[in-house]
Amino acid sequence: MADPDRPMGCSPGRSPQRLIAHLDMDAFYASVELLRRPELRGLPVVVGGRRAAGQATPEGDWPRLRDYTGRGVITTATYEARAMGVHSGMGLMKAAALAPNAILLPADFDEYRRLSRRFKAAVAELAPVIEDRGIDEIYIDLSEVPGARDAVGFDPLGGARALAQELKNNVRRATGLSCSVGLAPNKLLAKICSDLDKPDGLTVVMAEDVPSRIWPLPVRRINGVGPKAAARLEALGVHTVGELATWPQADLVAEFGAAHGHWLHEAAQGHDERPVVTESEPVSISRETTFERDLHPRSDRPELGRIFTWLCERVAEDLQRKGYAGRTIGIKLRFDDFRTVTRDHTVEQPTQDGAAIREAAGQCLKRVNLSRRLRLLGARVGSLVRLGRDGLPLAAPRAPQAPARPPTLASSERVVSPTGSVATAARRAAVMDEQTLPLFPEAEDAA
DNA sequence: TCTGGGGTCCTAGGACCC
DNA sequence: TCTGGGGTCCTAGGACCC
Repeated sequence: MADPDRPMGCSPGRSPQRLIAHLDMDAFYASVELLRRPELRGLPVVVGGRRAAGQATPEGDWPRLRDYTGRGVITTATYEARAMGVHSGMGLMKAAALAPNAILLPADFDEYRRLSRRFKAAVAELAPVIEDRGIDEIYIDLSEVPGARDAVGFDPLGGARALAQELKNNVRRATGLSCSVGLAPNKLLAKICSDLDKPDGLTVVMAEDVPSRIWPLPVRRINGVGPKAAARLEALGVHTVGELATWPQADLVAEFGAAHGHWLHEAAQGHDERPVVTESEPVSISRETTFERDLHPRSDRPELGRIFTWLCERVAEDLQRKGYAGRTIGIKLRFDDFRTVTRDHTVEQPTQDGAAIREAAGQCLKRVNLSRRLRLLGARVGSLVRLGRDGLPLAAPRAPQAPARPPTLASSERVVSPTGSVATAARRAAVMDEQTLPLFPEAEDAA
Protein backbone atom coordinates (compact mmCIF):
# COMPACT_ATOMS: atom_id res chain seq x y z
CA MET A 1 0.00 0.00 0.00
CA ALA A 2 1.48 3.34 -1.06
CA ASP A 3 1.96 5.94 1.61
CA PRO A 4 0.06 9.05 0.52
CA ASP A 5 2.24 11.15 2.76
CA ARG A 6 5.48 10.01 1.15
CA PRO A 7 7.58 13.05 0.34
CA MET A 8 8.10 13.86 -3.30
CA GLY A 9 11.23 12.50 -4.84
CA CYS A 10 11.29 9.20 -3.02
CA SER A 11 11.51 6.14 -5.17
CA PRO A 12 8.28 4.16 -5.24
CA GLY A 13 8.28 0.78 -3.54
CA ARG A 14 10.78 1.80 -0.93
CA SER A 15 9.79 3.96 2.01
CA PRO A 16 11.90 6.99 2.74
CA GLN A 17 13.93 7.04 5.91
CA ARG A 18 11.78 8.70 8.51
CA LEU A 19 12.67 10.35 11.78
CA ILE A 20 10.18 9.58 14.52
CA ALA A 21 10.23 10.65 18.16
CA HIS A 22 8.37 9.10 21.06
CA LEU A 23 7.97 11.46 23.99
CA ASP A 24 6.91 10.08 27.35
CA MET A 25 6.33 12.25 30.42
CA ASP A 26 8.23 10.97 33.47
CA ALA A 27 5.96 9.53 36.21
CA PHE A 28 3.41 12.01 34.93
CA TYR A 29 0.64 12.08 37.57
CA ALA A 30 3.07 11.93 40.45
CA SER A 31 5.27 14.62 38.91
CA VAL A 32 2.25 16.91 38.51
CA GLU A 33 1.43 16.42 42.19
CA LEU A 34 5.01 17.30 43.15
CA LEU A 35 4.76 20.53 41.16
CA ARG A 36 2.20 21.84 43.61
CA ARG A 37 3.60 20.07 46.67
CA PRO A 38 7.35 20.66 46.30
CA GLU A 39 7.84 19.74 49.96
CA LEU A 40 7.23 16.11 48.94
CA ARG A 41 10.13 16.01 46.49
CA GLY A 42 12.57 13.20 47.18
CA LEU A 43 9.97 11.17 49.09
CA PRO A 44 8.22 8.01 47.92
CA VAL A 45 4.81 9.19 46.65
CA VAL A 46 2.10 7.21 44.91
CA VAL A 47 -1.08 8.37 43.19
CA GLY A 48 -4.14 6.15 43.34
CA GLY A 49 -7.08 5.05 45.39
CA ARG A 50 -10.52 6.55 45.44
CA ARG A 51 -10.72 7.90 48.93
CA ALA A 52 -7.23 9.19 49.58
CA ALA A 53 -7.28 12.47 51.47
CA GLY A 54 -4.94 14.48 49.27
CA GLN A 55 -3.80 16.91 51.90
CA ALA A 56 -1.77 17.01 55.06
CA THR A 57 -3.34 17.16 58.48
CA PRO A 58 -2.95 20.41 60.46
CA GLU A 59 0.02 18.70 62.12
CA GLY A 60 1.64 18.31 58.71
CA ASP A 61 1.14 14.56 58.39
CA TRP A 62 0.42 13.21 54.93
CA PRO A 63 -1.78 10.18 54.34
CA ARG A 64 0.38 7.08 54.15
CA LEU A 65 -0.09 3.94 52.11
CA ARG A 66 -0.30 1.85 55.30
CA ASP A 67 -3.43 3.70 56.42
CA TYR A 68 -5.40 2.86 53.30
CA THR A 69 -7.98 0.12 53.34
CA GLY A 70 -10.11 -0.92 50.42
CA ARG A 71 -9.86 -1.57 46.72
CA GLY A 72 -7.77 0.23 44.20
CA VAL A 73 -4.45 0.18 42.40
CA ILE A 74 -1.43 2.41 42.07
CA THR A 75 -1.82 4.73 39.11
CA THR A 76 1.68 6.25 39.27
CA ALA A 77 4.61 6.06 41.64
CA THR A 78 7.57 8.41 41.96
CA TYR A 79 10.97 6.91 41.24
CA GLU A 80 11.66 6.87 44.99
CA ALA A 81 8.57 4.68 45.48
CA ARG A 82 9.46 2.49 42.51
CA ALA A 83 12.81 1.81 44.14
CA MET A 84 10.83 0.13 46.91
CA GLY A 85 9.20 -2.26 44.45
CA VAL A 86 5.98 -0.34 43.93
CA HIS A 87 4.72 0.12 40.37
CA SER A 88 1.57 1.21 38.56
CA GLY A 89 -1.18 -1.36 38.39
CA MET A 90 -0.19 -2.88 41.72
CA GLY A 91 -2.96 -3.29 44.28
CA LEU A 92 -2.78 -0.66 47.02
CA MET A 93 -2.82 -3.24 49.80
CA LYS A 94 0.09 -5.11 48.28
CA ALA A 95 1.94 -1.82 47.74
CA ALA A 96 1.33 -0.88 51.38
CA ALA A 97 3.17 -4.02 52.45
CA LEU A 98 6.20 -2.98 50.38
CA ALA A 99 6.21 0.74 51.12
CA PRO A 100 4.01 1.43 54.16
CA ASN A 101 5.37 4.94 54.62
CA ALA A 102 4.90 6.06 51.02
CA ILE A 103 2.60 9.09 50.73
CA LEU A 104 -0.69 8.38 49.00
CA LEU A 105 -2.40 11.08 46.97
CA PRO A 106 -5.70 10.88 45.06
CA ALA A 107 -5.70 11.34 41.29
CA ASP A 108 -6.74 14.76 39.97
CA PHE A 109 -7.47 14.11 36.31
CA ASP A 110 -8.57 17.66 35.51
CA GLU A 111 -5.15 18.92 36.50
CA TYR A 112 -3.37 16.14 34.56
CA ARG A 113 -5.40 16.96 31.46
CA ARG A 114 -4.51 20.63 31.81
CA LEU A 115 -0.79 19.90 31.88
CA SER A 116 -1.21 17.31 29.14
CA ARG A 117 -2.62 19.97 26.81
CA ARG A 118 0.26 22.24 27.77
CA PHE A 119 3.07 19.83 27.02
CA LYS A 120 1.48 18.84 23.71
CA ALA A 121 1.13 22.50 22.72
CA ALA A 122 4.77 23.07 23.65
CA VAL A 123 5.83 20.25 21.33
CA ALA A 124 3.52 21.45 18.55
CA GLU A 125 5.32 24.81 18.49
CA LEU A 126 8.37 23.01 17.13
CA ALA A 127 6.91 19.93 15.44
CA PRO A 128 3.22 19.90 14.49
CA VAL A 129 2.83 16.29 13.28
CA ILE A 130 1.79 14.68 16.54
CA GLU A 131 -0.02 11.44 17.34
CA ASP A 132 -1.81 11.43 20.66
CA ARG A 133 -1.21 8.25 22.63
CA GLY A 134 -3.02 9.21 25.79
CA ILE A 135 -2.57 11.75 28.51
CA ASP A 136 1.20 11.42 28.96
CA GLU A 137 2.77 10.33 25.68
CA ILE A 138 2.92 11.19 22.00
CA TYR A 139 4.64 10.22 18.78
CA ILE A 140 6.09 13.02 16.69
CA ASP A 141 7.04 12.81 13.01
CA LEU A 142 10.15 14.95 12.69
CA SER A 143 10.89 13.93 9.09
CA GLU A 144 9.78 17.25 7.63
CA VAL A 145 10.91 19.50 10.45
CA PRO A 146 13.62 21.88 9.16
CA GLY A 147 17.02 20.84 10.39
CA ALA A 148 15.99 17.30 11.24
CA ARG A 149 15.61 15.89 7.76
CA ASP A 150 19.23 16.57 6.87
CA ALA A 151 20.30 14.74 9.97
CA VAL A 152 18.67 11.50 8.94
CA GLY A 153 21.14 8.93 7.80
CA PHE A 154 24.38 10.72 8.39
CA ASP A 155 24.19 12.82 11.51
CA PRO A 156 21.80 11.26 14.00
CA LEU A 157 23.83 12.61 16.89
CA GLY A 158 23.79 16.13 15.51
CA GLY A 159 20.73 17.88 14.15
CA ALA A 160 18.17 15.32 15.22
CA ARG A 161 19.48 15.08 18.75
CA ALA A 162 19.58 18.87 19.02
CA LEU A 163 15.96 19.07 17.89
CA ALA A 164 14.89 16.44 20.43
CA GLN A 165 16.68 18.38 23.14
CA GLU A 166 14.76 21.49 22.08
CA LEU A 167 11.49 19.57 22.44
CA LYS A 168 12.46 18.56 25.96
CA ASN A 169 13.45 22.13 26.84
CA ASN A 170 10.17 23.47 25.48
CA VAL A 171 8.17 20.95 27.51
CA ARG A 172 10.05 21.82 30.67
CA ARG A 173 9.62 25.57 30.11
CA ALA A 174 5.89 25.15 29.56
CA THR A 175 5.15 22.71 32.38
CA GLY A 176 8.09 22.46 34.76
CA LEU A 177 8.10 18.73 34.03
CA SER A 178 10.68 16.38 32.56
CA CYS A 179 10.12 13.84 29.85
CA SER A 180 12.05 11.11 28.06
CA VAL A 181 12.44 11.06 24.30
CA GLY A 182 13.30 8.25 21.95
CA LEU A 183 14.47 9.05 18.42
CA ALA A 184 14.39 6.39 15.71
CA PRO A 185 13.36 5.65 12.12
CA ASN A 186 9.95 4.32 13.21
CA LYS A 187 7.40 4.26 16.05
CA LEU A 188 8.29 0.79 17.29
CA LEU A 189 11.95 1.68 17.88
CA ALA A 190 11.20 5.20 19.12
CA LYS A 191 8.85 3.77 21.76
CA ILE A 192 11.38 1.21 22.92
CA CYS A 193 14.22 3.68 23.18
CA SER A 194 12.28 6.43 24.99
CA ASP A 195 12.21 3.90 27.82
CA LEU A 196 15.93 3.10 27.80
CA ASP A 197 17.08 6.11 29.81
CA LYS A 198 14.30 7.26 32.13
CA PRO A 199 13.80 9.76 33.63
CA ASP A 200 14.79 12.83 31.60
CA GLY A 201 16.42 10.73 28.89
CA LEU A 202 17.21 11.30 25.24
CA THR A 203 18.03 8.15 23.30
CA VAL A 204 18.76 7.79 19.61
CA VAL A 205 18.55 4.42 17.88
CA MET A 206 19.15 4.17 14.14
CA ALA A 207 18.48 1.10 12.03
CA GLU A 208 22.08 -0.06 12.24
CA ASP A 209 21.94 0.05 16.05
CA VAL A 210 19.19 -2.58 16.30
CA PRO A 211 21.47 -5.58 16.86
CA SER A 212 23.52 -3.88 19.57
CA ARG A 213 20.80 -1.85 21.34
CA ILE A 214 17.51 -3.66 20.76
CA TRP A 215 18.30 -7.35 20.43
CA PRO A 216 19.61 -7.73 24.01
CA LEU A 217 16.25 -6.49 25.42
CA PRO A 218 13.51 -8.84 26.66
CA VAL A 219 10.70 -9.41 24.13
CA ARG A 220 8.30 -7.80 26.59
CA ARG A 221 9.79 -4.41 25.69
CA ILE A 222 8.14 -4.60 22.27
CA ASN A 223 4.96 -2.55 22.42
CA GLY A 224 2.29 -5.15 21.69
CA VAL A 225 3.96 -8.13 23.35
CA GLY A 226 2.05 -8.47 26.60
CA PRO A 227 2.14 -11.03 29.40
CA LYS A 228 0.46 -13.79 27.37
CA ALA A 229 2.62 -13.51 24.27
CA ALA A 230 5.75 -13.18 26.41
CA ALA A 231 4.87 -16.36 28.29
CA ARG A 232 4.30 -18.26 25.05
CA LEU A 233 7.61 -17.06 23.68
CA GLU A 234 9.30 -17.96 26.93
CA ALA A 235 7.97 -21.48 26.59
CA LEU A 236 9.59 -21.62 23.16
CA GLY A 237 12.91 -20.56 24.63
CA VAL A 238 12.64 -17.01 23.29
CA HIS A 239 13.53 -14.41 25.89
CA THR A 240 15.16 -11.56 24.01
CA VAL A 241 14.31 -9.65 20.86
CA GLY A 242 17.50 -11.03 19.35
CA GLU A 243 16.38 -14.61 19.97
CA LEU A 244 13.05 -13.76 18.37
CA ALA A 245 14.92 -12.32 15.40
CA THR A 246 16.55 -15.68 14.71
CA TRP A 247 13.19 -17.35 14.13
CA PRO A 248 12.13 -17.81 10.51
CA GLN A 249 8.91 -16.00 9.74
CA ALA A 250 7.25 -19.26 8.68
CA ASP A 251 7.84 -20.75 12.13
CA LEU A 252 6.40 -17.72 13.88
CA VAL A 253 3.37 -17.82 11.59
CA ALA A 254 2.90 -21.51 12.36
CA GLU A 255 3.10 -20.74 16.06
CA PHE A 256 1.13 -17.46 16.30
CA GLY A 257 -1.02 -17.27 13.20
CA ALA A 258 -0.52 -15.27 10.03
CA ALA A 259 -1.08 -11.73 11.28
CA HIS A 260 0.61 -11.98 14.68
CA GLY A 261 3.45 -14.16 13.41
CA HIS A 262 4.27 -11.77 10.59
CA TRP A 263 4.13 -8.79 12.93
CA LEU A 264 6.42 -10.44 15.51
CA HIS A 265 8.93 -11.22 12.80
CA GLU A 266 8.96 -7.63 11.53
CA ALA A 267 9.15 -6.19 15.05
CA ALA A 268 12.18 -8.34 15.92
CA GLN A 269 13.99 -6.91 12.89
CA GLY A 270 13.11 -3.40 14.05
CA HIS A 271 10.81 -2.88 11.06
CA ASP A 272 7.63 -0.80 11.40
CA GLU A 273 5.94 1.21 8.66
CA ARG A 274 2.99 2.58 10.66
CA PRO A 275 2.48 6.27 10.00
CA VAL A 276 2.12 8.91 12.69
CA VAL A 277 -1.65 9.41 12.79
CA THR A 278 -2.64 12.95 13.67
CA GLU A 279 -6.40 12.57 13.72
CA SER A 280 -8.78 9.83 14.76
CA GLU A 281 -12.42 9.36 15.72
CA PRO A 282 -13.48 7.49 18.84
CA VAL A 283 -14.90 4.00 18.35
CA SER A 284 -16.70 3.69 21.67
CA ILE A 285 -17.40 5.59 24.87
CA SER A 286 -17.87 3.78 28.17
CA ARG A 287 -18.11 4.09 31.94
CA GLU A 288 -17.49 1.39 34.49
CA THR A 289 -17.08 1.12 38.22
CA THR A 290 -15.67 -1.38 40.67
CA PHE A 291 -17.68 -1.53 43.88
CA GLU A 292 -16.17 -1.07 47.32
CA ARG A 293 -17.60 -4.49 48.18
CA ASP A 294 -18.99 -7.19 45.90
CA LEU A 295 -22.72 -6.76 45.37
CA HIS A 296 -25.25 -9.53 45.05
CA PRO A 297 -27.71 -9.34 42.14
CA ARG A 298 -30.61 -10.21 44.45
CA SER A 299 -29.88 -8.81 47.88
CA ASP A 300 -28.22 -5.66 46.53
CA ARG A 301 -30.61 -5.18 43.66
CA PRO A 302 -31.69 -1.60 44.48
CA GLU A 303 -28.13 -0.38 44.74
CA LEU A 304 -27.06 -2.19 41.57
CA GLY A 305 -30.01 -0.68 39.76
CA ARG A 306 -29.07 2.82 40.82
CA ILE A 307 -25.45 2.30 39.78
CA PHE A 308 -26.51 0.81 36.45
CA THR A 309 -28.74 3.78 35.65
CA TRP A 310 -26.06 6.20 36.80
CA LEU A 311 -23.49 4.61 34.47
CA CYS A 312 -25.87 4.82 31.50
CA GLU A 313 -26.57 8.46 32.24
CA ARG A 314 -22.86 9.27 32.51
CA VAL A 315 -22.24 7.61 29.13
CA ALA A 316 -25.13 9.60 27.63
CA GLU A 317 -23.68 12.79 29.09
CA ASP A 318 -20.24 11.99 27.67
CA LEU A 319 -21.76 11.31 24.23
CA GLN A 320 -23.71 14.58 24.30
CA ARG A 321 -20.77 16.64 25.48
CA LYS A 322 -18.49 15.19 22.81
CA GLY A 323 -21.11 15.24 20.07
CA TYR A 324 -21.52 11.53 19.33
CA ALA A 325 -24.30 8.99 19.16
CA GLY A 326 -23.99 5.24 18.82
CA ARG A 327 -25.96 2.20 17.77
CA THR A 328 -24.30 -0.57 19.77
CA ILE A 329 -25.13 -0.49 23.46
CA GLY A 330 -23.14 -2.86 25.63
CA ILE A 331 -22.68 -3.88 29.23
CA LYS A 332 -19.77 -5.37 31.10
CA LEU A 333 -19.91 -7.36 34.30
CA ARG A 334 -17.12 -8.71 36.43
CA PHE A 335 -17.96 -11.38 38.98
CA ASP A 336 -16.34 -11.94 42.34
CA ASP A 337 -14.13 -14.62 40.75
CA PHE A 338 -12.88 -11.92 38.32
CA ARG A 339 -14.57 -13.57 35.36
CA THR A 340 -15.70 -10.88 32.92
CA VAL A 341 -18.65 -11.08 30.55
CA THR A 342 -19.99 -8.62 28.01
CA ARG A 343 -23.27 -8.41 26.16
CA ASP A 344 -24.24 -5.98 23.49
CA HIS A 345 -27.19 -5.05 21.41
CA THR A 346 -27.35 -2.98 18.25
CA VAL A 347 -30.31 -0.68 17.81
CA GLU A 348 -31.61 0.75 14.56
CA GLN A 349 -30.74 4.39 15.09
CA PRO A 350 -27.78 6.00 16.83
CA THR A 351 -28.68 7.34 20.25
CA GLN A 352 -27.17 9.55 22.92
CA ASP A 353 -30.19 9.39 25.19
CA GLY A 354 -29.68 8.08 28.71
CA ALA A 355 -33.08 6.41 28.96
CA ALA A 356 -32.70 4.69 25.59
CA ILE A 357 -29.24 3.48 26.55
CA ARG A 358 -30.56 2.28 29.92
CA GLU A 359 -33.29 0.28 28.18
CA ALA A 360 -30.99 -1.41 25.70
CA ALA A 361 -28.50 -2.13 28.48
CA GLY A 362 -31.32 -3.61 30.54
CA GLN A 363 -32.10 -5.95 27.63
CA CYS A 364 -28.46 -7.01 27.58
CA LEU A 365 -28.51 -7.68 31.29
CA LYS A 366 -31.37 -10.14 30.86
CA ARG A 367 -29.06 -12.41 28.89
CA VAL A 368 -26.55 -12.81 31.72
CA ASN A 369 -26.66 -15.53 34.36
CA LEU A 370 -26.66 -13.57 37.60
CA SER A 371 -25.94 -16.10 40.29
CA ARG A 372 -22.63 -14.76 41.56
CA ARG A 373 -21.73 -11.56 43.31
CA LEU A 374 -20.55 -8.71 41.10
CA ARG A 375 -17.47 -6.56 41.63
CA LEU A 376 -17.80 -4.38 38.51
CA LEU A 377 -20.50 -3.03 36.26
CA GLY A 378 -20.01 -1.07 33.06
CA ALA A 379 -21.98 0.52 30.23
CA ARG A 380 -20.70 1.23 26.73
CA VAL A 381 -21.89 2.73 23.46
CA GLY A 382 -20.10 1.85 20.24
CA SER A 383 -20.54 2.19 16.46
CA LEU A 384 -20.30 5.92 17.01
CA VAL A 385 -21.27 8.63 14.56
CA ARG A 386 -20.49 12.29 15.01
CA LEU A 387 -23.53 14.51 15.24
CA GLY A 388 -23.93 17.86 13.54
CA ARG A 389 -25.66 20.87 15.05
CA ASP A 390 -28.99 19.61 13.73
CA GLY A 391 -28.57 16.43 15.74
CA LEU A 392 -28.17 14.36 12.59
CA PRO A 393 -25.12 12.22 11.88
CA LEU A 394 -22.48 14.06 9.85
CA ALA A 395 -21.46 10.89 8.06
CA ALA A 396 -24.50 8.67 7.76
CA PRO A 397 -24.06 5.38 9.59
CA ARG A 398 -24.02 2.31 7.39
CA ALA A 399 -27.56 1.40 6.49
CA PRO A 400 -28.71 -1.60 8.49
CA GLN A 401 -29.10 -4.84 6.57
CA ALA A 402 -32.38 -5.15 4.73
CA PRO A 403 -34.92 -5.35 7.54
CA ALA A 404 -36.56 -8.69 8.12
CA ARG A 405 -39.58 -6.89 9.45
CA PRO A 406 -42.26 -4.62 8.05
CA PRO A 407 -40.91 -1.11 7.42
CA THR A 408 -42.98 0.59 10.10
CA LEU A 409 -40.48 3.37 10.79
CA ALA A 410 -39.54 5.92 8.17
CA SER A 411 -35.93 5.63 7.08
CA SER A 412 -35.48 9.33 7.88
CA GLU A 413 -36.17 8.75 11.55
CA ARG A 414 -34.21 11.22 13.63
CA VAL A 415 -31.47 10.30 16.00
CA VAL A 416 -32.82 9.99 19.50
CA SER A 417 -32.13 13.31 21.16
CA PRO A 418 -31.34 13.73 24.85
CA THR A 419 -34.98 14.61 25.44
CA GLY A 420 -36.21 11.61 23.48
CA SER A 421 -37.95 11.87 20.14
CA VAL A 422 -41.55 11.12 19.34
CA ALA A 423 -40.49 8.55 16.78
CA THR A 424 -38.87 6.33 19.36
CA ALA A 425 -41.43 6.67 22.10
CA ALA A 426 -43.63 3.91 20.74
CA ARG A 427 -40.74 1.56 20.34
CA ARG A 428 -39.54 2.30 23.84
CA ALA A 429 -42.99 1.57 25.22
CA ALA A 430 -42.98 -1.73 23.36
CA VAL A 431 -39.66 -2.63 24.93
CA MET A 432 -40.99 -1.79 28.37
CA ASP A 433 -43.92 -4.13 27.80
CA GLU A 434 -41.56 -6.98 27.12
CA GLN A 435 -39.88 -6.42 30.45
CA THR A 436 -42.03 -8.75 32.47
CA LEU A 437 -39.28 -8.90 35.08
CA PRO A 438 -36.91 -5.95 34.95
CA LEU A 439 -33.70 -6.98 36.65
CA PHE A 440 -33.22 -3.76 38.52
CA PRO A 441 -36.75 -2.33 38.65
CA GLU A 442 -35.98 0.02 41.50
CA ALA A 443 -33.66 1.90 39.20
CA GLU A 444 -36.60 3.15 37.19
CA ASP A 445 -37.93 4.87 40.30
CA ALA A 446 -34.59 6.32 41.26
CA ALA A 447 -33.90 7.68 37.78
C1' DT B 1 -5.59 -8.03 50.79
C1' DC B 2 -5.16 -9.79 45.27
C1' DT B 3 -6.13 -7.30 40.59
C1' DG B 4 -8.85 0.67 38.22
C1' DG B 5 -10.92 2.87 34.30
C1' DG B 6 -10.69 4.26 29.73
C1' DG B 7 -9.82 2.64 25.39
C1' DT B 8 -8.29 -0.16 20.55
C1' DC B 9 -7.83 -4.09 17.73
C1' DC B 10 -8.25 -8.99 16.53
C1' DT B 11 -10.54 -13.49 16.10
C1' DA B 12 -14.21 -16.45 15.24
C1' DG B 13 -18.80 -18.21 14.38
C1' DG B 14 -23.41 -17.52 12.65
C1' DA B 15 -26.82 -14.91 9.91
C1' DC B 16 -27.79 -13.21 5.72
C1' DC B 17 -27.09 -11.60 0.99
C1' DC B 18 -25.44 -12.01 -3.77
C1' DT C 1 -31.93 -30.50 -5.79
C1' DC C 2 -27.51 -29.75 -4.16
C1' DT C 3 -23.41 -27.29 -3.56
C1' DG C 4 -20.52 -22.95 -2.85
C1' DG C 5 -17.70 -18.86 -2.09
C1' DG C 6 -17.24 -14.00 -0.83
C1' DG C 7 -18.69 -10.03 1.81
C1' DT C 8 -20.75 -7.64 5.69
C1' DC C 9 -22.91 -7.31 10.07
C1' DC C 10 -23.55 -8.80 14.74
C1' DT C 11 -21.97 -10.75 19.00
C1' DA C 12 -18.54 -12.51 22.68
C1' DG C 13 -14.23 -12.86 24.35
C1' DG C 14 -9.52 -11.72 24.92
C1' DA C 15 -4.94 -9.41 24.43
C1' DC C 16 -2.97 -5.28 24.98
C1' DC C 17 -2.05 -0.30 26.02
C1' DC C 18 -1.98 4.13 28.86
